[in-house]
Amino acid sequence: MFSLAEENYLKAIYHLESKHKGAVSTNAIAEVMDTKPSSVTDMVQKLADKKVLSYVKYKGTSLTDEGRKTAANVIRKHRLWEVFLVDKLKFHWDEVHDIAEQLEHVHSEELIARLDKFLGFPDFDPHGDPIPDKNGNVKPTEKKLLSELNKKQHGVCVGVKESNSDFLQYLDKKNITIGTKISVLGKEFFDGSMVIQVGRDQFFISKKIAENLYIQTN
Amino acid sequence: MFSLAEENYLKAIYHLESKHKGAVSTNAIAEVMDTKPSSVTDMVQKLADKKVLSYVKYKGTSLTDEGRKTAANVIRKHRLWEVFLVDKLKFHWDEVHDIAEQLEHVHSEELIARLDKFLGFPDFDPHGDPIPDKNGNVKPTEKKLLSELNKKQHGVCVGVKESNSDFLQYLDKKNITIGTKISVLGKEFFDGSMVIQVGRDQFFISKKIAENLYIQTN
DNA sequence: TCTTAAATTTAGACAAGGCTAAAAATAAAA
DNA sequence: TTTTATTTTTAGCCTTGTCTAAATTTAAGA
Repeated sequence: MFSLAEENYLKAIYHLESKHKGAVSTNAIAEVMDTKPSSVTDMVQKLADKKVLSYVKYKGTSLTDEGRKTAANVIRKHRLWEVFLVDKLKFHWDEVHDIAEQLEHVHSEELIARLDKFLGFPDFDPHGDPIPDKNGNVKPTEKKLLSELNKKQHGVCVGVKESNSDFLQYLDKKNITIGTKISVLGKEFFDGSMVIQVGRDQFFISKKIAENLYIQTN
Repeated sequence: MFSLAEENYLKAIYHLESKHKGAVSTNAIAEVMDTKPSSVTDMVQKLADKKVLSYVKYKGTSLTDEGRKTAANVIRKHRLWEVFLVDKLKFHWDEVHDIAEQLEHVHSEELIARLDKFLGFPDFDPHGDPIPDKNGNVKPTEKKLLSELNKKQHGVCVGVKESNSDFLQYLDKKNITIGTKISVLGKEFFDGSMVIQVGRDQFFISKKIAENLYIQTN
């Protein structure tokens, strides 16, 4: 069993590894954890003792298989709770992070299994990020930006890239939410604008909007 | 904002106050918290500094209005989460305590307000205990044991007294759950057994069972 | 009332996590 | 290849919450 602090470190290192490949530096961890490098060194040494990461002085750290699995499980919980908050409690996509940050540390396998079922075994969280399975595996995702689609292609909205209140309200107005099917009817190459179909409605969207919506093509 | 440990102490003292009236002793707190009296002394002094309880050396402690409100709020969260776990995730009544014990410490007013609404503003948790409102007020409860009812009386099942697996399975078989209406058709005084009506079914129950079911009469 | 027992508090210590300041190692620049 | 700058680690200290052992207060019994 890992403490709240340990879980947060593992999660942070997991995310850093997926961005810049290679060993993760102490300073990088300190930055995302909003803490001091000296504190990171202490914790990283402790986690190395626990075999969830390998650590070479002055060289950085990388997760072991067990560490990666543990981290993925915390992320799984975080994202499932986010789905709950948005789908069931009707929070907006951009309001749920801090609450999920707390909920992700509740320990109960059974709870997460039942929550997963209750939510209909979702594959993506409200930001379009994939939800790892119980073993920590992440389905290779087909997620792309709407702006990457071409005429006649279609997919399902799985999230937003950067969410702000105005944008979310726009989506509400247009009846676009997680799971909404979107088809590209036309695309202008000189400005990247599109005409799309959502439900029975067809309308124009700017490149800026198309670049902010994640679509799963399948 | 109170720490996890502080919230647990407040909750424990709240429960102790409601049982034995008068100041709560250090040893009593240590017992229910499964900790040492010396640790209790430390914490109680800290909480007194924070004005959530009044403390007189060697004499015991009692919650201030603010402390009582804070405690009631933690209990409110605990019980709402229990309703969620049973009603939505289909846990059994006796499996939810430990999980709710963790969930109750998630900090977000908005979360609890929405959860409350999602659950349909329940008045009782799955054990039949009343759920305090946002201000910490507990409706004077009409809860009694089924065994206290007499012929021709009726009420709604709001919980169980002592739950064990066998008993919960029995209730399942008889289709008795939270919210089930139960009417007393007959009662034998020499052994306390009853004939009751549940839905369209009428059947016999022993005194032992009647003494283990909480009923809200109204 | 005097003495013993029980309850409570104080003193000192420890583990988890974090911080600051100083030392050491690595990387970059001249 | 030195010198300088950056990164990382070490050492020592702090807070929270807990514990043990010893001291103190209150309660109970003779």
